[in-house]
Amino acid sequence: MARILAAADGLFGAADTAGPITMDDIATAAGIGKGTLFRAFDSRDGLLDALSDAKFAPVREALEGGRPPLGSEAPARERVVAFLDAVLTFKLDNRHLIRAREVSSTGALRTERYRWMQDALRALIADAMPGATAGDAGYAAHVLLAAIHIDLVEELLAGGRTPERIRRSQAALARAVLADVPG
Amino acid sequence: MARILAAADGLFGAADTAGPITMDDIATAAGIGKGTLFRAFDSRDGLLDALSDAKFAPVREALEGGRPPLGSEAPARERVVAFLDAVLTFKLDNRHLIRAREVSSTGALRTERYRWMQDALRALIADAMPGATAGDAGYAAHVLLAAIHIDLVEELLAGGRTPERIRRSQAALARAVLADVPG
DNA sequence: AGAATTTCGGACTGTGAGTCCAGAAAACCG
DNA sequence: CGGTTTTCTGGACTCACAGTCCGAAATTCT
Repeated sequence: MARILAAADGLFGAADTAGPITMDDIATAAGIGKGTLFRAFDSRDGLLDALSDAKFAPVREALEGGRPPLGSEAPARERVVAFLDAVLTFKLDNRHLIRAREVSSTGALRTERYRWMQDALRALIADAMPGATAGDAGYAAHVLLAAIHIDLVEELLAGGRTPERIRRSQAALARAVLADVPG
Repeated sequence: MARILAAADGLFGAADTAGPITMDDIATAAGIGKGTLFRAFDSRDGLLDALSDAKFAPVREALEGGRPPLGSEAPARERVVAFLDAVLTFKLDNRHLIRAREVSSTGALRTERYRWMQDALRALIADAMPGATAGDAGYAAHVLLAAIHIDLVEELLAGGRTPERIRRSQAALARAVLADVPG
């Protein structure tokens, strides 16, 4: 099963010129049949989720493990910025995979991972801004995540912006939104 | 051809419980064959674009026609807010259609309409914030549009927020971002 | 070894976008 | 008007891809 994920990872990693990656492609690359593939992961979404969850794990752990700048010792406001930067970097590093998943059937915002990110971010924001209501913090979390939606990231890249510049803009945006929320 | 659009509009308008709307559905509803449908609009995307452009026309005209609050006589900052509110309202009123289009193949940000909106908004923001660089204004435009992405709007609705509340939150966000851009 | 059970993989099905072409309708000509 | 050419129509067909099924192969049990 790790072999399947590795094969899929290889395909998505090298996905530049290639068209969309099908389940048959992955089965072939992993040297197994389609039936086996679908038994291991119930659906295409299931496979993509498993793969990207594996690659996302470091971010989760950094937040939960508690080492600064993501960990709980850093100032709350900077934790928000650091978290968003970590997620954005993850997306920049895995965009073919992320895009494949977000294009897919069930809306990306109903994903387990989106819920987790939104909730984590909401909590961080609430922490940073004691004056904000729960609804405000939740909304701010949604909006800041929307600002790093894969479609937008790819559009910015296509427009010639460097990843570093995107990260800087995004950090500035986060600080601006945070500055306002408590009002 | 107007008849086809009307039929499609009816389907999307009543699309609540129904599953996805296929091209065959639309052909049947319009009382024509599939070939004719594809000759009139080259592709599914073409049809959806034509339909939603028709419904979006009032917004375009309000901006270009120049009546306040969208028109050029209002203060620039409020024009930004009014424009975003108009687009958001349009999306709220046509979400099944918009969703069908954004789920579709080619990324929604490469759409003619997205380009138009982003450009119009960039210009309005540049107008409102003489201190901002072109890049900053463009980025702010992207971000404010991302905040009214259909997926997010539907998620907020599903979370129990009323359309009015979403519009208020969004207006507040726009003002917050505008307050910051010139820095 | 031989029976029972689990797992494998590729042939098969279902669905929906997009194509094709035989015939209907229309336009043109004498 | 009758015939001929051109244009238009619509439904049968193709194609790609996710997901299912079942006979064969492997594994475990006795």
